[in-house]
Amino acid sequence: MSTPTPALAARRTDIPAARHPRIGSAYAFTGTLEMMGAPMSFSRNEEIYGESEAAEYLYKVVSGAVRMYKVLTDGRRQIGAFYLPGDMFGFEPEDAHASSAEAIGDVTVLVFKRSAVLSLAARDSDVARRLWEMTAGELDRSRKHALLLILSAQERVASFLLEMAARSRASSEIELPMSRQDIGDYLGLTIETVSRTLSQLESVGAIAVPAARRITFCNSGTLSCLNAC
Amino acid sequence: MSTPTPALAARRTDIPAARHPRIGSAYAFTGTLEMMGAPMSFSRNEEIYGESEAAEYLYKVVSGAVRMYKVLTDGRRQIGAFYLPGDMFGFEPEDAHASSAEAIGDVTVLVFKRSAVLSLAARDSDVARRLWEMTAGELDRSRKHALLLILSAQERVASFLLEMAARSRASSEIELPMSRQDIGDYLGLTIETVSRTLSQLESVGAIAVPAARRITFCNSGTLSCLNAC
DNA sequence: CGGCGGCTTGATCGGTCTCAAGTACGGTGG
DNA sequence: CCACCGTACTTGAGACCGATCAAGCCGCCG
Repeated sequence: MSTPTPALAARRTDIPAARHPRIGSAYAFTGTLEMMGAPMSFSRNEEIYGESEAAEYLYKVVSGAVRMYKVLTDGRRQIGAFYLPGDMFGFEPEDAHASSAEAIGDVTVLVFKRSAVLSLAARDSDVARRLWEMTAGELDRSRKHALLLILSAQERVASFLLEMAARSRASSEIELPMSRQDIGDYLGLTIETVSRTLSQLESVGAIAVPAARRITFCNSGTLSCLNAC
Repeated sequence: MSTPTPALAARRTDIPAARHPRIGSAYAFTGTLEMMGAPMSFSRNEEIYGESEAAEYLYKVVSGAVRMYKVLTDGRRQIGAFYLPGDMFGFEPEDAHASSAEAIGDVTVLVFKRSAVLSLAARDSDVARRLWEMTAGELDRSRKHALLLILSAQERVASFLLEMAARSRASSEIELPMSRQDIGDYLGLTIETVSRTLSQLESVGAIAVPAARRITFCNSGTLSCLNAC
């Protein structure tokens, strides 16, 4: 926990501790954190942090989307999660990141010093509880993700679309921030299979794809039927 | 959080709160918890808790092994984790379990009242921290599990064996508590593929299988080479 | 207009599943 | 101690799904 990530070192804005002299336990976690957060921007495909780097910061997405991933020794990549506006990420049990994170497009995040959050949590049980709940929420999402990976290609893509729709609170149409390659690496499929499956769902009348990254839900029940979870 | 699970209701031993009148923050988490834990036994294939049941307890395995799983609408089962002696399980972000847990063989666990642990955590930041660390550890394992699921059958089985070896601290030979079906449902493979892959690893000289549930590591480097993580 | 990156579509290959027998093992009863 | 039985495991043959290899298409930006 001594050296900041290259990306952060290059663009870290100053986070004066003096600006937050004493944080009472009366503050809710999010409120408190947002006081401490420093805005930071990353451009398309820029690394936010890298695997095995010191985990000095926690992040909250303001705008754009982030992919969290690991690369295997043979070059295969698995995306473990996408983070959208409002999501927090960077939680790690250890002091070092177990994965890497990159900006999918241009991204703005709020950055929080991990040590400050941890020491705050040691004093404020509400903060500690929120920290725990967020980690538990990540655990829940990770387990749902693992469930996806044993399904058929059609089921994986359908579940993915439903998940994205649920997270973007736009019920009838979604705008995907990520490429087919990203989707494939998240679902454990090749881009060809992702593309073919989308075409197939379109031909069945479940969705429409007016633009490559824009999906319209025609018959919302159809997709749900494909969701075996 | 009002009705206990059937299994628990049937066999719950009394957990007198009076035995733990006041728990000072000087105690370490495990020590404190073990004071509160009531031993309980389950027999082979018996349910410990069920999906969507109230999460009233946390558990620590004393002896035997536990499978945590979900069943999809079409009957497929995914095992999310195995818990071995020393492991704790039953953490849930929500008040209801998102999965089911069963005894693989005969099992003894220690049971902790979730509400007691939570209120203790609200007072004792050490306990809160341990709770968070354990959840983060589960998150880590869940992500490793998701990584497994994008590998080839051979890689999955090899990684599984290495994981089990690491957890049982017996380096050269392991005794598997679970069936081939359990292994298959954990790895996202059929029992036939698991069996075939083990035979294949044996014929290559990486392992020996003196009994179906006993695996000997002949050339420990061979398996590690297959581990692409 | 040309070029490039991202996406789609097609043809073939291979790995895993499925279906179907066989075999080994552990437990039980004689 | 042995014979029997049921469960778990292994092994084989064929089908199927998704990967791979290879073009072609679309949209965007210079």
